[in-house]
Amino acid sequence: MRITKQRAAENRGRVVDEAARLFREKGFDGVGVAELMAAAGMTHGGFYNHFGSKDEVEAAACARLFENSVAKVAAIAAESEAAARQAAFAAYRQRYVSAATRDATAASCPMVAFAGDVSRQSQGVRDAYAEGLNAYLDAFARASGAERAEALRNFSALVGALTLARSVAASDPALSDEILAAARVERSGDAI
Amino acid sequence: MRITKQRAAENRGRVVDEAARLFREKGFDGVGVAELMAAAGMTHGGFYNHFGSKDEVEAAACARLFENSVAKVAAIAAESEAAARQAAFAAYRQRYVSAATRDATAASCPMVAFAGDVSRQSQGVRDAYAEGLNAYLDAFARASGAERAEALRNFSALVGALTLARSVAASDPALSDEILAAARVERSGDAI
DNA sequence: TGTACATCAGTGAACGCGCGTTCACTGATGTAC
DNA sequence: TGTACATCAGTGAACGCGCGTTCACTGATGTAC
Repeated sequence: MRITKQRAAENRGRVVDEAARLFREKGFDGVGVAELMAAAGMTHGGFYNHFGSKDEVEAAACARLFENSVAKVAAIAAESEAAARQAAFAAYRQRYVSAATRDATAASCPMVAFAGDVSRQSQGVRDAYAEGLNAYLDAFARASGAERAEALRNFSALVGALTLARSVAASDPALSDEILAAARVERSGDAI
Repeated sequence: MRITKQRAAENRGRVVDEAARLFREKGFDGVGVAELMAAAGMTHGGFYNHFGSKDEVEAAACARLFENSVAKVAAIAAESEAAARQAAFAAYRQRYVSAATRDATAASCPMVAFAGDVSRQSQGVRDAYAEGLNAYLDAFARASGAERAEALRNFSALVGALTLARSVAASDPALSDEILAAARVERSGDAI
């Protein structure tokens, strides 16, 4: 049962969307092709009409997520009034290391969700990640208004805190909260 | 062919050692029971004489690695002379975010190596990780000489920098180096 | 515009493979006498 | 101390399962006339 080209394109888009959601939640190896296709409302056989391999959808999902994250931070950087930009960046930073962000693994940013796994994935995924991170860090530095090295330090601190907080969230919620609370404090060296 | 109890205990220890090395390098799901036993010089069938499941050896490897990491930092904290302790801690910190540490994945610390995967593993692994991280952070705070919140911020920054640097090491070595270099700078707020 | 046919997105069974785990077996060790 | 037997660490074949991938098939769409 052939379908319209437009419908087929929509189906492909839905697979990438679901992949982006599921990979963040369960990791690349934690989601199979069949589960991916079922989440998009199809059966697994048609997967290879859209992608050459599972690696390809991983890279596509990674790229799409970075686009979203970059757009969000770029919007802050594009704010013309310095005071408004600083406030928006501070709010972004606070939200990044909040309990809500920690617990929403299916909606989290690719920088943290994939950082640990990406070096063991195919080159296509690694390249998509590196390109995305590069674009994100550029936008983050502009949004923060700080020197690049300071921005890298600042972002690394956020990533480390969120990663550690997630790693112990189930077994030691108090420690997890403590790590996030410490990361929310803005240090004297911060320029935001 | 039964062997002596001492030899059997040695064999078990060797499996945990190899597990600790291989899991750090390839991740929990990247190393099979057969590969583990082969690395320890045995065949896979005997694995269940020592462990009830693969989860058990994961937890054991995680616990052992944390013991090592905690001991290393505790030794710095135990230094009686303040100047010597500060110098030792600064050196530890610099080494932590060095290119050599980034590239030595098989010898890296459990805090970073397992942080991304641990929340998807069994409860035994998660508990071993949380307990280990708790002990490590206590020792790290004492070694740093800073307030606990400041120590958590400091350590989160190191973890984030090393995690990000590893994630792009293959595809974008320049960005990877830049992230580490930024993390090596000691900020005005640091108390070490 | 209508007709005839080729295309191809989606289906579902099947494939090969590697994994964690089980099991019958071996034979040196540990133990009871 | 010596002998007989039970124990059990290690072996390697086998199991069941889920995975990524392939393939013959379906039938509505797209296209050529």
